[in-house]
Amino acid sequence: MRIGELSKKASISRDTIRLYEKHQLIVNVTRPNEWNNYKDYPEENLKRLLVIKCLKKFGFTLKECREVLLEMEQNPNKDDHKRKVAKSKLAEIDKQIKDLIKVKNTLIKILEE
Amino acid sequence: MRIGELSKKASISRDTIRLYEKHQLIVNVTRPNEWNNYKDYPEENLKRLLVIKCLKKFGFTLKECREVLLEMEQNPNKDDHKRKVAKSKLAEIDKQIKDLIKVKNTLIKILEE
DNA sequence: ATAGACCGTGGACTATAGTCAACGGTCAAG
DNA sequence: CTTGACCGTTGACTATAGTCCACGGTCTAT
Repeated sequence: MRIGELSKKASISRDTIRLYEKHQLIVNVTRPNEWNNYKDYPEENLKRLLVIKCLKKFGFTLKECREVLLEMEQNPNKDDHKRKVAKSKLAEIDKQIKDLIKVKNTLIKILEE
Repeated sequence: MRIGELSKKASISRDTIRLYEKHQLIVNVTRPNEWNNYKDYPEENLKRLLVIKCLKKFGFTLKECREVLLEMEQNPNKDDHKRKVAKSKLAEIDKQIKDLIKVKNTLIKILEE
């Protein structure tokens, strides 16, 4: 898939995708043709972009997004250590959810005052 | 309370507090003494800083934080319109929680693969 | 073959958030 | 009255994230 298609499907600008690529959030990019230097972005990058979009809503930096994506890549191989890392990230997300619920409850209390 | 005390209590640097003040996230600051120009930061600002710290974890910008704080200020007066605004913010937070739960579930699935 | 849509690269530019250093003033302990 | 810990202001500086533009090359339909 070329960048234009990827951009449309993910609703993320070409420039931003290229920025992400620069920061290694987009991977396995090739230039399959000898006669031009157009890049090919494998399908997996669409999934990656959607994950990034989701994570960014919660203030994840690009660096943090890259780490999460790296864990996602590495996890399927069942390496125990890596699984632990992913689990601790999960615990973090759980904590974030709990904190957010606290914010929510604070807002509710204020509304009920 | 002076900025040093506020800084220690909130664990936020003086510089950052002054930045927040500039952006009107810190309010009702006075200079109670004629003989110096030291500022006094009322107690309420400590609460504000803790709210800001919490909101920032979820990627709220300073502008968004200011809006939430404004709603918190305005809400106790039971104005229906303002209550609606606060409620829509609540809905937003609810959505964020749901999205975060999705991220969590995605991570869990990956872990289970 | 040419117009319009696409592509890659590089650099400039913006906004946001925060830090840092320098300056001079204030305060309290000794 | 001096020293060290504060205080306020200003402006420079950094990092992050994203946008925009100009350049020249490529592709496709006409």
